[in-house]
Amino acid sequence: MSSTFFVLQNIPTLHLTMTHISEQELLRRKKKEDLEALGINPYPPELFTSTTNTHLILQDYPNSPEAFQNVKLAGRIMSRRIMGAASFVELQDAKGKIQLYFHRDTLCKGEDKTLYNTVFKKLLDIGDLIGIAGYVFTTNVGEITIHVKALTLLAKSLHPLPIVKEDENQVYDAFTDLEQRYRQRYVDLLITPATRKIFHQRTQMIQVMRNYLNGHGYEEVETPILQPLYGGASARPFTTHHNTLDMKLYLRIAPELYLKRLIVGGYEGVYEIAKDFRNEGMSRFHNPEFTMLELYVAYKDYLWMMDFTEALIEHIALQLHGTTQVTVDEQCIDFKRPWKRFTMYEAIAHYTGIDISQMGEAELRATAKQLAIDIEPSAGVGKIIDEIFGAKCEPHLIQPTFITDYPVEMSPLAKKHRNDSRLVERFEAICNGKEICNAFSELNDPLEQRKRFEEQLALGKRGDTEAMVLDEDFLRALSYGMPPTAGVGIGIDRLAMIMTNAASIQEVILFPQMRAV
RNA sequence: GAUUCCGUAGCUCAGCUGGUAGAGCAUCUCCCUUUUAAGGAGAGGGUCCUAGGUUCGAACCCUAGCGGAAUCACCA
Repeated sequence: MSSTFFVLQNIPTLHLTMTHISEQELLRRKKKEDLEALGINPYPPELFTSTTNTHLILQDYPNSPEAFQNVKLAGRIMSRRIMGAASFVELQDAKGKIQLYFHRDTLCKGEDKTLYNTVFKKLLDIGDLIGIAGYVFTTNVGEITIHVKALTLLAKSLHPLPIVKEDENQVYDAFTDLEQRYRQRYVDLLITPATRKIFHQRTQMIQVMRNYLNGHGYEEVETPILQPLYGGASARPFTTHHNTLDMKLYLRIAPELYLKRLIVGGYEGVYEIAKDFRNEGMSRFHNPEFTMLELYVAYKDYLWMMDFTEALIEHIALQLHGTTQVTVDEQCIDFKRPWKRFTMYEAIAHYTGIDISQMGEAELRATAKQLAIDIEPSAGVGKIIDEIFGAKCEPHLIQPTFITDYPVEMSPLAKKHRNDSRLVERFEAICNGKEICNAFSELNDPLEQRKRFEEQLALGKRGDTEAMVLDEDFLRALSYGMPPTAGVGIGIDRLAMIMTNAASIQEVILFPQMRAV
């Protein structure tokens, strides 16, 4: 006994405890047994083939009723109204809901009314999955309904489902507890149409993106998530361990360095829709794992990439919404090209009235103080400029705007600006006050890259936990020669938030990270 | 990590100044042949997040913890 406990304690489980079983659950278990006693398998193995779906019926029945005289459909019971020998049920499938009409003598042709009186009325519940066959008609009050002639139980539900009701104007008893919605997303998806819509739109957004990139001849690849060295971003990684190799591994923080290796290897356009992992704070804009599109195109520069990104995102908005205008937090955001473009210096001058372009570190520090921005003593020129921008400019940038030409210290993987060696050829797109993408003319000088890595190592030695590490193999790849290349990273979750008007990143991630309970 | 707010039935929520735990929907029973968020009538259902404390008495006040949300910090 005690050894059993010992073993169990070492197995990570979300719920080891035998949770309290409610009266309603006990009743459903009893109903399941009663069904079995009647010879009905509550979890039958056979397939069930539908001939149509709820959406097609509602859409096409009015024009061609003859096509719907013999339909088969599977779905979940979402509500029941039983009135003696006649009953109405709402059936939900992946495409929507439709009303079913059951009548005792239609369902049970002979003398034996067990299927209706016992199975349907007593032993089925809201939440059960059923298959039906019947014909479509319109009720006296004008609702398109299926008159059910045959009924099969496909799976018994043992846990009561929250009941959400709605009319044209209102939703009643909506399932609103955010914790429950995220932890039990399966319930949320079943009963909250807005949730289904968000995730369908997210899927659609990624499909549109992929089609657009494929249409340009760019190739989708997969690069390692488990990496012996992490790189491509400034962030703290997750670590793990491989038993056979007895080796420390990192979960990637970005696919960047591997995708550039592929450019060296001869790919001229390559992208990955990558899950990245960063061991940092969580908030309504940050989940520990998130999705990033990274795209690299050979023989291009950041100015070309700006045009491409603008066109891609405009295209996404058009495909999702039929217009370039998207409503976010009551505001209308218009992705129609061309977007505004500011250099970082111009943006700061515009929003603070101060021209910092010629300032040295001491003067920048004084300016930050004057603007009431806290700057850490360890911060260098680049960091101070970034802080000023973040505090004074970013929140004002609601309409999509490109910010270009960042300080070199902030961008160890970007090529120096063709006209100003203090800057790099980099842009970010800011939308609704948040960064949605980040792009450079990629640094392809292997010796310069080594120097930048060494500067990062020095930062790391000084205690910067997000400083990059030196990747010798990446430098070796660069030294074979990488064509001039433009690269961009687009935060898929952030973009999905904007495209679906979601208030938090948790709303656009099916299973956001939560604390263990 | 800091601050503020929240945690009551399957779901949505009331619960006043500390005095027997409440409603609607869902569930159950009975009635009922086309209903429209909910057909009618009746009934059952609670670890008031957890553990302490104060008090004659705690869902309510205090302390600690757990979980969540918002704002801030870090970051994308």
